[in-house]
Amino acid sequence: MNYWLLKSEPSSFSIDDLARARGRKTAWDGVRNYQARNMLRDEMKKGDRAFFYHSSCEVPGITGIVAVVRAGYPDVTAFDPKDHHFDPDSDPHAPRWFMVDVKLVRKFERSITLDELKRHASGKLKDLQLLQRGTRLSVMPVSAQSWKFILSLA
DNA sequence: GCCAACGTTGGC
DNA sequence: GCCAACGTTGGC
Repeated sequence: MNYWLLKSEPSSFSIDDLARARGRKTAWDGVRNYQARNMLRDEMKKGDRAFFYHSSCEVPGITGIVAVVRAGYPDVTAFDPKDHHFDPDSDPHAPRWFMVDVKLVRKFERSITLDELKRHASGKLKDLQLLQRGTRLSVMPVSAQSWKFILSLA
């Protein structure tokens, strides 16, 4: 089993939105970055776990855990001209963008803030991409060690 | 293939 | 709202 971190802006989709969703599940759509796409398409497997991270908000941080319940499949929002993430160059016969389905496993009592994570940037969380310079990916792998340590902060 | 211009991300 | 860092686009 592999571990991941998924970013979402709570103003567009928060962990509470996920908690309210039918079956506490959602399709993780709208990712339009090739590196992230590759992970969604090729590497994320059913049963993998991911931290749910709130970005671009008052207090950025990890707010809970989700499970991958369906591995990568074509992101249909790319084919919908009315969708915000529409991509006219994505061919339905050779889809360019992919998504996975995730299900809420646990919402933390309090969010583990970016501030708090940063305090371990040169220690236990040395390998956490989130803390590395210039990392803007909305999907990133998390090592088993970092996963375990972050859980101990929750 | 280079690179300038532009767009996006995301913390602050 | 600012800006650093990065990705993408398109002319050449």
